[in-house]
Amino acid sequence: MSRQAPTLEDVAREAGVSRATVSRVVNGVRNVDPAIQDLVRQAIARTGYAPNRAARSLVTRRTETVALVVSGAGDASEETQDVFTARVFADPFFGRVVSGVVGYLRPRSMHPVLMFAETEESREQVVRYLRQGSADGALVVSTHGDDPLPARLADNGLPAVLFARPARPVALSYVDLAHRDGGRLAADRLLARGCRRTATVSGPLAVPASQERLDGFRDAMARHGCPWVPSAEGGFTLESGRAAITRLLAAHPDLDGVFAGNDLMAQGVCQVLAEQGRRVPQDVAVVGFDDSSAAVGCRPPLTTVRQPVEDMASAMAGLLDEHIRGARTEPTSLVFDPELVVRASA
Amino acid sequence: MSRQAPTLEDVAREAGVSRATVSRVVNGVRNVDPAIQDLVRQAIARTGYAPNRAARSLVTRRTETVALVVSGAGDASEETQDVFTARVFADPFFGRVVSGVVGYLRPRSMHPVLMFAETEESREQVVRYLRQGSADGALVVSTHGDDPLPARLADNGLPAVLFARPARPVALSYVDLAHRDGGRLAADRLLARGCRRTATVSGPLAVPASQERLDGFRDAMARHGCPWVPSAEGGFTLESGRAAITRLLAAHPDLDGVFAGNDLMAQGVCQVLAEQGRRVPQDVAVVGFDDSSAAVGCRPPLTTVRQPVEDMASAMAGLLDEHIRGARTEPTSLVFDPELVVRASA
DNA sequence: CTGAAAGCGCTAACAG
DNA sequence: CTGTTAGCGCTTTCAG
Repeated sequence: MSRQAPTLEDVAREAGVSRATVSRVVNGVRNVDPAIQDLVRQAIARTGYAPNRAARSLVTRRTETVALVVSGAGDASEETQDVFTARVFADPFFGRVVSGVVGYLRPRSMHPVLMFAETEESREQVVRYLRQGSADGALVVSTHGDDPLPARLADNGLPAVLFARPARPVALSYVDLAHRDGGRLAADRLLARGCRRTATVSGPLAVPASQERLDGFRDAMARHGCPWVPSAEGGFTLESGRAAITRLLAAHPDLDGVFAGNDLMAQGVCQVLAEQGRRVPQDVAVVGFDDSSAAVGCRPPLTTVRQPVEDMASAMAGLLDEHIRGARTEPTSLVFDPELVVRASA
Repeated sequence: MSRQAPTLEDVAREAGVSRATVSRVVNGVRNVDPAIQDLVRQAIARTGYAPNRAARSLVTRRTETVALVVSGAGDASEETQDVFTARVFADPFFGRVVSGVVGYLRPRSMHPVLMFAETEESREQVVRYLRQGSADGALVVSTHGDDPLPARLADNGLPAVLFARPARPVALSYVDLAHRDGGRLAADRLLARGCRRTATVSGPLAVPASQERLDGFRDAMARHGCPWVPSAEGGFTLESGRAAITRLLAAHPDLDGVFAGNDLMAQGVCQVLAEQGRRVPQDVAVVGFDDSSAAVGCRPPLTTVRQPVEDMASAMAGLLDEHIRGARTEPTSLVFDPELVVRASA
């Protein structure tokens, strides 16, 4: 199909200058005579030159690539990779992370390599990938609280930034949300509506964020005279939301308000409520969390606690970039504020 | 933080052999004395050696990386990249593609770089990326029929495989579904239920797949005495499904069956139907397309035409791999068969 | 079966 | 401001 790709050498010959000069104009280094710059640019256009990334990386020690890894805590046996991947993308949350990350990376001509790490084997693969210099650093989104990957990355001195604070401290930067405040926002809304017999469908309690949302909710309720809030643990999936509310309803038939740990579970809650003939929000008010596309797709549309995921993801990429460039050396945390978005469900 | 990373040289010295020998054992080339192999392996372990990817790529001219590009036909102005990205991931369909692709790639230690190409600028970026040798080839999933990217890739002689046949012929391999058969499957189901006043909510007609699904459906209906099937065009989103069925219902209040171009739109259809007091499937039966997670999340769960997306995506990656390795030179098409999955909606 | 040597294409001192 | 010169770390003939 194609002749050998042209190299710097070819362009240099074509323009009648040295390789170094061509390299300078390609990399936008000043100190090059405008006339010669033009000459070189023409030669580049004529030859259709494209700089070889591997050669450049070899000397710059940069790939302009970062690993975007979705990481679980699972053993190989727990579930197959297919199931894991499917679950990850079933939650609109992850799409927003990608969107934010790409929003930061792309204008800088950087690119994300998608990796999944839910088994020991795949965690090794991620570490190896980075140690080989295939990517300059890692952005990691954990689905479990006790994900061993962050520590592994830190131990290897690999640049990495986490989405959400890890369950046990690690010397890595992270972005996170003030989850407790989010729980409070949900409680305030339900209280304002007059709900007093509320319950929550929490996310996995092993995930710090789930626990904090729950704590924030309970604190606020307690402060208003509701000392005890029954709760059922879910797994952030629609199905688990359905199961949790079903249990809750059986034990507490007089519920008048539900706070779900994410929108997907809130959607499941709304479904079951409707199936059992309860009107939302008249009979039972429902508040979700995230403000993902599920919140809008749900009937009724969900009142929910918005997590500025795109901004957080973008900031995460920015932090990593700074670590890579050496512009930042100490681990840092960036905590964002949640916001109540009122729709129809509460 | 870290001492300079060890190189082949270091390992060689440590093991008392030459670089070439170390390279051989690292790459699993035989013709190396087992005893020496052991020696080298120990040296590798001791030094913590990890081969430098850039250096290797420079000589092998392979990166073991492929671009996974989601491509639209938009102009820069049409919509922002954020919106595009969000829309892409809002459809569970894309998650399945990723799952299938990763399923093929990972066991082979290959990795996908995620790219979005909905503007001219970003299309250029994709081509440049590949021409620089940053990735060995591209897997492209187009959201529009008249996506200019495939032709651009073919013109540059870059290895690429498409998900779905492009609107206008291009000399690239692709995987696809027998969409017409899928439409027929949906019609057969509706007919078997006794529906005679059916309508369809199609995908964008600029996408060949949408048109074919519609054609297949209409053909089958016509063959059973229903010559005319009203149709409203949607955009594969839940919202567009809602809008389309609303129009349809206004014009044809006596509908008894709906075929939607994908599950997300079918979900919108079910919502509106419920809101208007029509029971699914008793009053109106609904058949979706894809068998994505939306089909299960929908109330009632959707009867739908299953597209084996993971298998297709995996096959797509396989084709690309063959093209890259030179094991396949001619463009090839792989067409998969759809399958009816019966749930509650029809 | 192993070692020596020649690059892969590029950047970055260092001279001029 | 431009050219010369070393490599970056690895694979791969080609000898031995």
